[in-house]
Amino acid sequence: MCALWRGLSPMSDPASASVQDRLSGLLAQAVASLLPQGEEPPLCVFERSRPDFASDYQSAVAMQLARTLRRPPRDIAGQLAELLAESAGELVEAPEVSGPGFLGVRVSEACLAGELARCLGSERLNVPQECSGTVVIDYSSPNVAKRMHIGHIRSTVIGDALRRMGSFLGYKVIADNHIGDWGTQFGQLIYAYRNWLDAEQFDQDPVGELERLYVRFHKEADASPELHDAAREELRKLQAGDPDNFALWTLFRRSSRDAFDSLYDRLGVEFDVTHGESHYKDALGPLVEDLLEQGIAEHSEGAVCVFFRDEHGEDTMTPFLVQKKDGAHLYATTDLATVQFREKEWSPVRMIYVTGGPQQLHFRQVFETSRRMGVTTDMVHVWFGMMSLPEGAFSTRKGNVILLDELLDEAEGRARALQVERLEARGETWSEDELDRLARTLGLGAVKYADLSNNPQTNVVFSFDRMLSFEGNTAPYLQYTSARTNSLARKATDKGLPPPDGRTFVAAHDADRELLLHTLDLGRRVAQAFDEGKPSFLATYLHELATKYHHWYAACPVIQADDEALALSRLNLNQLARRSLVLGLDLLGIGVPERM
RNA sequence: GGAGCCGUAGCUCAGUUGGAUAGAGCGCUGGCCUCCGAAGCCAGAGGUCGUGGGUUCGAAUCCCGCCGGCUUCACCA
Repeated sequence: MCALWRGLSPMSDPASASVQDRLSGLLAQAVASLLPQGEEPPLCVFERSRPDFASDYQSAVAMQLARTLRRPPRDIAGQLAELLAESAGELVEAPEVSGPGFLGVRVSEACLAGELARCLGSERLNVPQECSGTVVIDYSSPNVAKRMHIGHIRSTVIGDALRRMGSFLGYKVIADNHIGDWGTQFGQLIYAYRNWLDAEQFDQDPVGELERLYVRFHKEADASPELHDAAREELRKLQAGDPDNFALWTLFRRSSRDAFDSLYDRLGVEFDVTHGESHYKDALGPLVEDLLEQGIAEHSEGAVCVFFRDEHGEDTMTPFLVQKKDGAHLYATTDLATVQFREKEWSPVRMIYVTGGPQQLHFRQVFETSRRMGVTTDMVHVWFGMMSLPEGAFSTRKGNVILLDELLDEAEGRARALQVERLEARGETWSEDELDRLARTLGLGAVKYADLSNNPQTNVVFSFDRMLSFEGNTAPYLQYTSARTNSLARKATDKGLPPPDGRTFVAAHDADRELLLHTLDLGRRVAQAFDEGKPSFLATYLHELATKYHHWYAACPVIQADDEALALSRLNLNQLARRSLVLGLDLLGIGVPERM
C-alpha cells in the first residue's frame, strides 16, 4: 500500500510534490551528508509547527541524530540549518534552531504564492492520485427480511467514506455489500410466511411484514420448540433446490434489496457489487474439503475446525469452526469462501471489513486462516463500538429499534425547524422546495458526521440530541462555513471587486499564512484517513479548517482590504477554503448547500 | 480463567513512525451583530493523561505489573 501521508513517495514527481515533502527531501539530503558512509539515516520529515511558534514546519531529526553523531543536538540542528539555507533558499526564510534542537523553517511568501496557484489550478486541489491496485471494501451488510435500524448506520457511513477516499486517491475500489441472504432464518421465514402471512401488509411494506413474521416465529417457537424442526425442514428443502421454497427465498431477497436500495439512495451511499452470502453457497462444500486436504482444518467432535496452536500445541486463539456436526456451514465458511472469491476475481492489494467490535475475534480467525490458505493480501478490520438504547441492546425480536428512516426524518425535521426560525429572525422567506433540499442536506450531514467525526471504539448509548446536534463540531457547522464563503464571494462581486485570479498571495496577516498552510495539508490528511481506516482524521482536519477560516474571517477584512492585491489574495484564500471544505466533505459523503 | 479493546477537563471524545506549553465539542463565567452571515468569534475557569515501575535527551504515546470498565471464548450471524 502506498502511504502518501508518510511523505514523498518514490513515484512522486518532485515538481508536483508539496512544499512540505520537498523540504523533507532536502532535509534528508542534508542529513545524509552528515552521516558516515553506510549509516542508516532516521526518517527525515518536516511537520507542521504548533500555531504559536514562529516557524511553519519543524523537524526533530537533530535530536535523533545526537546519539549516533555524538554531538549536541543544537549543533547538529545548526549545521542542518546552514545546509538547508543553501539548498532550500528559495523556499524558506533563514532556518532557525530553537528549544532543545528543533529545526524550524518559515516558508517564503513567494513559495506560498506558488503553492496557492498550484492548488487552485488543480481540479483536485493537488491531492495526489498515485495509489494503484484494487481495494475491496465490505460494509453495511444488512440481513434480508429485517428493516435497517440505527445499528447499521456506522458501518454504512464509514465504509462509504472509505470508498470515496480510496477511489479519489487512485485505487480501484470495489464496494461489496455482503448482505445476509442465506442461512437458518430462511427456513423460519418460509414456515412463517406459509402460516401467518398478512398479504395486505406484505403488499404495502414487505420487509416490515417479513420482520413481523420473523418476530412471530420466535415468539411461537418459544412455546412450541417443534417449530424449529419444521423450519429446519424448510431450510433443507430450500438448500436442496425445492422450486417453491426457492421462489419464496427469491421474493424475500428481492423485496429486501428494493428496500435497502431506496434507503441507500436516501443516504447517498453506493456499492459496486452486492454479492450476498448466497453467492458462495456452492463453494462451501469444496472449500471445507480443500481445507481438510491441505491440513488447515481437521475433524473434531464430529465437526470440522481450524486450530491455532503454538509450538507446544497450546491454543493461541479459539478454534474456528467451519462445518457443524450436521454438515451445515457457518458464517465462518462463507467468509473464507468470500476471501477466496475476491482474491480470484479481483486480486486486491487490500481487503477492508467495516463491522462492529464484537467481531474482532472472528476476523482475526478469518485473516489467519486465509493466510494459511496462501492469501498474502493486506486484510484490515475497521471496527467500532456498538450502539444501544438506554433500556439495552437493540433487538429486532423484541421490537426495540429505531429505524434508519425514522432517524433521518427526525434529523430533517429538526434542520427544517431551525432554518425556519432563522429565516424569520432574518426576515427572509424561502420556497418550500429550497427548504426541503436544505433540510435534507443538513439533516443527512448531521447524521453522517456524528459517526464520522470520532472513532469511539467504546460503546455508545443512542440519543437523538447526541446524534443530531447542529452546533460545535458538526456537519452543519462545516456546511455553514462553506455557505459563508459563498456569501463572501457574492458580496465581493456585488461590490465590483475582480474575481479571484488564482495566483495572488499576500502574507499580510498570520491568519492569511495559517489558512493557506492548512489547506496545503489536505492531501496528506486524506491519505492518512484512508490508510488508517479512520474517516475521523479527515473530519478533524475539516473542523480545524473551518475554525481557522472563521478566525481568518474575523481578523482579515476582504472587501475592505487595504489594497487591491490584498483583496485579491484574500478572495483566493476564500475560494481555496471553500473548495477544500466542499471536497473534504464530499469525500465523507456529505453535501453542502449554496446558502443557509 | 484465556484473549482483545478501553481508561485523557464536570460530561462526550480528539490526540499514529515518541518531540517544545496535552486539544476540541457540550456545559460554566465574561465580552462581541449601525462593521464581508452570531449554526459564529474573542477572553477565562477547569487536567497527578487510571495507577506503580521501566526504556529514552524527551512518554498520553513504547515495555512490564496492578486497579477499573466493555467485548469475546467452536456447532448464531
